Amino acid sequence: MDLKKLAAALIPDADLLEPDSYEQIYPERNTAKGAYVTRLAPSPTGFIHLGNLYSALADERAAHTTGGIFYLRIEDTDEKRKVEGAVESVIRSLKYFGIKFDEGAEIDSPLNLYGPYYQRQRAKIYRAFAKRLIEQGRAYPCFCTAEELDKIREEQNAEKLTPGYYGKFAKCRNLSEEEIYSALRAGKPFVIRLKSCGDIKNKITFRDAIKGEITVTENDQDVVILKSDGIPTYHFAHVIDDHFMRTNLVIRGEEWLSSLPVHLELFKVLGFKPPVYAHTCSLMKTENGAKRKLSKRKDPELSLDYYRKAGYFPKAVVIYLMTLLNSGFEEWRLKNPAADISEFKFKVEKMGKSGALFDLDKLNDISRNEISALSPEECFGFLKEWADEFGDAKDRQHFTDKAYIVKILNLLMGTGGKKRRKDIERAEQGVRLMDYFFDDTFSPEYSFRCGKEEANAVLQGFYDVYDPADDNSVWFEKLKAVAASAGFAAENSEYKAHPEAYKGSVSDAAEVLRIAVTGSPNSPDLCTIMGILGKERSLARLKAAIK
RNA sequence: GGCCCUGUGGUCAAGCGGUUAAGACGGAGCCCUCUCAAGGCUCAAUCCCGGGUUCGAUUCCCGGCAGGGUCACCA
Repeated sequence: MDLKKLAAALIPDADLLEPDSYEQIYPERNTAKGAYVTRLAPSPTGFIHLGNLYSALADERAAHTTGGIFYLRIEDTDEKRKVEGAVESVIRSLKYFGIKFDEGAEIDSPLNLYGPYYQRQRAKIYRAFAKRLIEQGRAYPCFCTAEELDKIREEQNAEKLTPGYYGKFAKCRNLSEEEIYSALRAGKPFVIRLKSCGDIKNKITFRDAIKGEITVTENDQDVVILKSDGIPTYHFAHVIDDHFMRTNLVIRGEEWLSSLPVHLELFKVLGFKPPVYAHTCSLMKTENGAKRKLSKRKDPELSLDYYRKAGYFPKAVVIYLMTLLNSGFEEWRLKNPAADISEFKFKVEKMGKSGALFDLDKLNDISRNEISALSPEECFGFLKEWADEFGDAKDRQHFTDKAYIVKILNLLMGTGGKKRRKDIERAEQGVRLMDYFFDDTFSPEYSFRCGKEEANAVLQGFYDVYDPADDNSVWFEKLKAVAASAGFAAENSEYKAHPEAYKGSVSDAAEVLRIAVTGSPNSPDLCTIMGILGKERSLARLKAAIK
C-alpha cells in the first residue's frame, strides 16, 4: 500500500509543516542545568479545584526552586465538555491563591515563545505528526462506529478478556487499500489510531519521581491519537506538547499512571525523550466510613470557590496543601512562621506517596494561625474584601467604618496583649463574630444561669456605677461590688468553698452582663467591649436586658 | 475481573536493620481565669497479617489481606 498517498488522503491539509521543523521553531530552552520546566494543563471543563491547586503548587515550587519555568497550557481538546468562562475562572482562582505563571495562556509575558498555549490552536502540529506516523505505517485509520466498539467490548467482557482495541479486535488495523478508500469515498467518519508494537507480556520498569520504581506492562492498545474531528486525544497532545514546550517534569495525578504505557510508546514512536514524571497521590475524603478520591461532581469542598466563599485565608489553604505536598514543610513552618513560603526547599522526591484524607480541622487551625499573625489593618482588608463580595448589605455597611472595625479587631486579635487571640478562623466566621458590635445585627437571647431577680439586680447595679473611664481593674472591682450586693460571692474561691451561701459566683454575675452586652455567654474582655461600644450603647443594652 | 499504586496513632506524618517509634491537627485532663480564645503542663492513641533473611525487623525479601486508581473518539 502506498502509505504516502494514504496519509495525504487521510490528512489532506495543505498547510502542514514538515514535522522536524518544529524542533527549530521550539528550540531547547536555555534554562540552567537541573532547572525544571513544568506546566499546569487544565481542561476548561468547569471550576478549578483543590486537586488542581495542589498540583499547581507542586509545579510552581518545583520550577521556581530550581530556576525553571512554570507555564499554563489549556487542554481544550474536548469540545463537548467545554464550559464557557472556565479559563478565566482558572486564572482568577489561581491568582487568588497566589500562584504565578511565567508564561502561557492569557499570561502577558515576553516568554511566550512556545505557544499557542491552547491545544485547539495547535491542531496543525498534531496533524503533521499524525500524518507522518501514517506514512511510517505506525498509525492507521479506523472506521469503527461507537456501536461496533461497544459490541467488541461486550464480547471481551463475556469472554473475560482485556477490553480494548488491540490484536485481533483491532478490526481496522489490517484493512485493505480497497476497503479504506471506499470507506473514505462513502464519507465515513474515521479516527487515527496508533499501530501499537507493544506486547502486554513485556514489562517496563520506569522511575517515577515520587513513587520510585514502577513496573508496568507494555501498551498493546491501538489508542486513538486523532479523533474524528481531527483533534488529538489527551495522549497524543500531551506527548507532542510536552516535548515541544520542552517540559522536563510532568506532575500529574496518579490516575494517569495507568495510561503511562501509552505515553511511553508514543514518545518512542515519535522519537522524543520522555520527561521526568511525578505522579501525585489524590486527595481523599471519607464517606460512610469508606475512603474515596475527592470528586469534582460530588464534593463542593473540592471547589476553590468554596474556600473563597467561606472566607478561608488563601495563604492558609496554600500552607495546608504544602504540608500535604512535602513532609517537612510543617515543621519548617513552625520554626519559621514569618518566612516566605518560597524560602522552603521544596523537593519533588519528598512528595507523599499515599492519598491523604482532606483534614478540615487542620486547615482551620492553620487558617486561625495565619490570620492571627496579621496586623489589624491587614485583617481588616481581608475581611472587607470578603464582605464586599460575599457579605450582605449590613456587612458591607459595617465595613465602611474602618476605624471602628480596627478597634474591634484589636480586641479579637489580642493585638495589645502579650498573647494574640485566635478567634478568627475565616472571613465569614470572623464577620459574624463582630455582629454584636452593631445594633442592626445584635440579637441577644437573655438566658442566664442565675435567677431573674439577681440578674436584674446585677444589671441595674452595674448600670448605676458604670464609667467608661474606668480601667479594667476598676471595672472588675465595681462588678465584684455589684455582684456582692446582689448576693453573689465576689471571689470564685469563696464561692467554691461555700456554694450554699451565695446565689452564685462573680462569674455568674459577669455572665449576666456579658449576655446583656454581647448576646453571648462567651466573649473577649467585656470591659474593652463596652469601651468600644461606648457608654450610651452599653448602658442601653444593660437597660434592655432588665426584665 | 485484569493491570498498577499505597499500607506507622482518629488524621497528616518523621523514622528506612538495634529509637523510651519524633512532631503537628484532633481528643481527654489540669493550670491560668469574670466567660471564651490564647497560653503552659500532662495524658490516651500507631508500625495490616503471615512466612522468611538476620544475633535483631516498623525498616529488607516473598506471600496474603485491605484501601485506592484505571480499563472512552474525557482529560
